[in-house]
Amino acid sequence: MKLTTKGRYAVTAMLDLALHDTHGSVTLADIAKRQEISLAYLEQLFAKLKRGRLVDSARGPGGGYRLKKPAGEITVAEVIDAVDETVDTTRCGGQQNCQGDLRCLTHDLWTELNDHISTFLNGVTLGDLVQRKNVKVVSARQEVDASCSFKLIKRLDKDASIH
Amino acid sequence: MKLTTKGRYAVTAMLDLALHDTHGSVTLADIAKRQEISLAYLEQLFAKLKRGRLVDSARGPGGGYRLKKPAGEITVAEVIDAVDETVDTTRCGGQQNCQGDLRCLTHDLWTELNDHISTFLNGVTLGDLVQRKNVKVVSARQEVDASCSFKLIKRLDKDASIH
DNA sequence: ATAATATCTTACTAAATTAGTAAGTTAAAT
DNA sequence: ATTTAACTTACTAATTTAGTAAGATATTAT
Repeated sequence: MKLTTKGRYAVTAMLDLALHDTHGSVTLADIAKRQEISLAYLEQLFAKLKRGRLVDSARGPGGGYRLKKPAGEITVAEVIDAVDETVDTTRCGGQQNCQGDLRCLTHDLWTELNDHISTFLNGVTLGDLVQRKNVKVVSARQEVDASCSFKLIKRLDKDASIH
Repeated sequence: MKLTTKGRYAVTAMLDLALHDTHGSVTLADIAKRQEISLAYLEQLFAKLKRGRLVDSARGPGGGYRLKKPAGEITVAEVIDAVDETVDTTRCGGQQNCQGDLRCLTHDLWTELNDHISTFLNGVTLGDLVQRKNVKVVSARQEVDASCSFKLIKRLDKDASIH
């Protein structure tokens, strides 16, 4: 199994999109700033998300990305899948050729684990996440950070305490 | 998260041990043959399993490894943990510093996923696995493969069908 | 004693993957 | 015409993986 930054960034960026596309298209530059993810890296991820038919895009000024479906109809599993992260814990990818051309001793155990993980990730939509209190709290903090340059404030704070 | 060959091999080897240590110590050479895992690699894994107090060892002829506890008291989670595979899907390792020094937008989602995976892996013991029919079937096949050199038989079979 | 067995330990390595960077091209709006 | 922002491809440093290699140490059998 692998669930790395790629998949986590994809879900985080899509959730940011779900939180903000109510007012129109959202640019990757904005998502990059709020979520502190490299813009160039996001571009690569959104190329895959578009291929996976999870987002629509518009070029030029005023352009950006929007969700292709309602947030309540996009599952976390779909997003991870779209960026090629297989949340598969078997060695053989379910092919049953983990020992030579046959099943290894623990094949079924990993298959069961896969089922559990899939059930969970398929059961959570971006719409669900948007409703959560802790998501709202973090999102509100990010708005402030991104618009007022919280880091600058922190630096000024620090300077003030020195002088 | 990472669950790779290291963790899978560890669980597979421990299950092999659970299946065979009823007759005394089991050598890594035997496990290596049955499970088709590199002996030198197994030695490294068992060094960690011993440090994790999951196995006992005896050197010299007639020596080998045995489970330190009854199979029913060793969970799959413990085994994976012993070989340093953290089945953790957060970026911060639960530290809540995934965005600067604060939580990222999806922190709680990954924490929940962790809980699901942990619950599953903590709920399955080597004793449970030994009882399973599919494990018994694969184990029986491996006995034949290892003792009679099934590959040789297959090759003879193939030759026979050619001539 | 000595030979064989099997654990134990450390150091090294080829290949793959990750998490990007870099440098541009294309399309749309002002 | 200029700016904006998506799109595309190629490259890369660092890390991790899945081992290999080479020996040291302890135990048993002859």
